Amino acid sequence: MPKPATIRDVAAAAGISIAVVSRVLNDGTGPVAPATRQRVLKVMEELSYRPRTAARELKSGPTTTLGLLLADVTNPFFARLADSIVREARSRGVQVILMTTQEDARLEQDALDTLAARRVGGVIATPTSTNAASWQRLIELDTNIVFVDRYVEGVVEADHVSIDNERSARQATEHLIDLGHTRIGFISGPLSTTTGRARTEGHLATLARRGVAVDSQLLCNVPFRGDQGADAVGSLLNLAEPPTAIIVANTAQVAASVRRIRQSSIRVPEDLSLIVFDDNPWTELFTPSLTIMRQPIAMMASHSVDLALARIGGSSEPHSVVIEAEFVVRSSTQAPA
Amino acid sequence: MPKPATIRDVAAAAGISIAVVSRVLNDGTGPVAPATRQRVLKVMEELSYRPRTAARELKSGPTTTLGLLLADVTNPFFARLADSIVREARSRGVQVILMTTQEDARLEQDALDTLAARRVGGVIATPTSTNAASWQRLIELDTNIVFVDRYVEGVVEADHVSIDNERSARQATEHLIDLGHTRIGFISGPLSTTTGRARTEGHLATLARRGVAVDSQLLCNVPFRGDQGADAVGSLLNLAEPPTAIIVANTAQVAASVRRIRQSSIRVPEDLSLIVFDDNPWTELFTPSLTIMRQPIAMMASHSVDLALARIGGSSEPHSVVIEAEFVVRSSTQAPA
DNA sequence: TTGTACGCGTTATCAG
DNA sequence: CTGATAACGCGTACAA
Repeated sequence: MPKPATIRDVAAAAGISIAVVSRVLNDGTGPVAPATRQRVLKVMEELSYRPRTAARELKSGPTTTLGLLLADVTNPFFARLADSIVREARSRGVQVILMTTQEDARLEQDALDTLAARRVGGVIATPTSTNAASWQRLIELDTNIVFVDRYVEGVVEADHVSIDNERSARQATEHLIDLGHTRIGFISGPLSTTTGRARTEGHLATLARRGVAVDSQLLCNVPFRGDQGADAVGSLLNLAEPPTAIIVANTAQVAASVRRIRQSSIRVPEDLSLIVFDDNPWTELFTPSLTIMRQPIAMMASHSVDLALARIGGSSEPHSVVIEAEFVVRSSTQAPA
Repeated sequence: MPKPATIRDVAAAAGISIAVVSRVLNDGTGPVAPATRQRVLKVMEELSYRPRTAARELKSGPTTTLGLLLADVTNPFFARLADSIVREARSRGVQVILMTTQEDARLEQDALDTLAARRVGGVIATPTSTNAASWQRLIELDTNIVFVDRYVEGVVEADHVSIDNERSARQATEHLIDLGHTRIGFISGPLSTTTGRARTEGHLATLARRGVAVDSQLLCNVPFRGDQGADAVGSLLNLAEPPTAIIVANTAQVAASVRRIRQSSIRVPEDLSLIVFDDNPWTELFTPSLTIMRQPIAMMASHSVDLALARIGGSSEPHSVVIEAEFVVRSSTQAPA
């Protein structure tokens, strides 16, 4: 139970000044006699000395630590994003503090305060849409922000990385129209989110361009959390004139939606074609294997980390990176009966 | 670009001393005139002042921050564990720093150093088995350790939370023997891990007790990372006398294993019964729905956080919490043909 | 190489 | 009681 050693303990034990110890710690800072260096290293080992990050940060201001603020690690898309980002950051010697918001604006608030208090160098986030003011404050604290997937309008100085949401929805819709579908159910996230809106717009624009009538009953905006994807599917299937195809453009609701379809007697793809925005092992294992829109996660991660680190110190213009999603046609789509 | 305000800035702007500001910050520390308090709060707001965590920690030693060191967020089991732990911790006002090891001892080393440098109050981890010394050093730094799922033998002062691995394997094996199976393929993690070993032992013990011959060809120990679960399944199916049932007791390899089975012409459960250690939405969506061994994640999370926080400050005896897993019989198991 | 001021919030000690 | 002063914790960096 000897309390942890400090730099002064090390200096004393090695019979030299703390300045030298400090130099051994961050070598390159100044000259140290090889013999001395060895001795210091040995002493540090014996005392199992670890410099405290708190003390370092206190001196050196904004850290190279990154905050990662995700809506939900349970969603495999975010989980894989987290994995990639952590890996990417670590390979550059940067630590990541991960926090989750559960899509809750209050929790996001708290997290932002924490991040601000820690003076992290940057924050990579999938934001809810209601805390613009908090984001601004973070920016004023010299933190640079990278929004991934979604973004908050009005936070102008933030970077942004995402797939081309509008285009991806367009592509999915076109695929179905090409097959001959005209009644297409569309399940997206809330219109208050940029992704929900962009995807819905892409879908509607395509319908219009291809001369397919829009039936607002076929458009479902459901929250990310919860199981409302199932309810949406239920309503679609119970319509007097049900859709012959469904696009689930809300990644978080894919599992619930698919489960609901499976519980019904509807056959995929004979009675119903299905496209989901989700890149997950199980979409391939499902019977039939699902046609999906895949987000290139590793690429998004690497760009995000790039941006978050690039602007630490030298603040430049905000960047926006748009990546193409990959449309993978498998067995869940075919021409309507 | 005015650099972030400090406590002294606030004091100056409010026309008082920093001591008072500090008291307003952590109220209860000392008396402050209500009028003064209001003024201070207002000034803090205007300057968008945030006390720096680094400075606070420097003074107060070991933090209430928890480190969470997981093997792989991409594995849904760990992802959900992370989610639960973060939620649980947050509800007690504790922050969580998440790091991942990718099952790599070197990365784990680094992470442990980082955590040591940050003087986190506790670490919850699913360890690899090779860094006993590093764990010891962390403990000497007054960090308390909670191993979840797996643990490291030889690190005596650490707490431990897990399901009863031996029993869960026994239960799965017994279910199959009861159905009439005698050739059972068993895919587990490396024998160097406590979970891999305990589950294998449970399996073997049950075979012995029920008088079923052991065929070492039916026992596969595969790593957690990678896709070797598929290879293992391949070998099992290609045996001269293939198994009539398979237990995948390696959560990380479930998806790969199932995919491999699906690619073959083998029918489940007619030709092959299947039990997987995995609690995941898709196991229910699969055709047929899979019989699973479910780990009660929320409970494990809550116990872990409890233990990690309980011993902060007052170090007591190490605890070991064993939770019963839940065996869910669905449609992927039946009597052999 | 060494001595030492510095960064910033906390808290014990003191004065009003 | 309210508010002020100063020392402290620990690593960094510059002047000596």
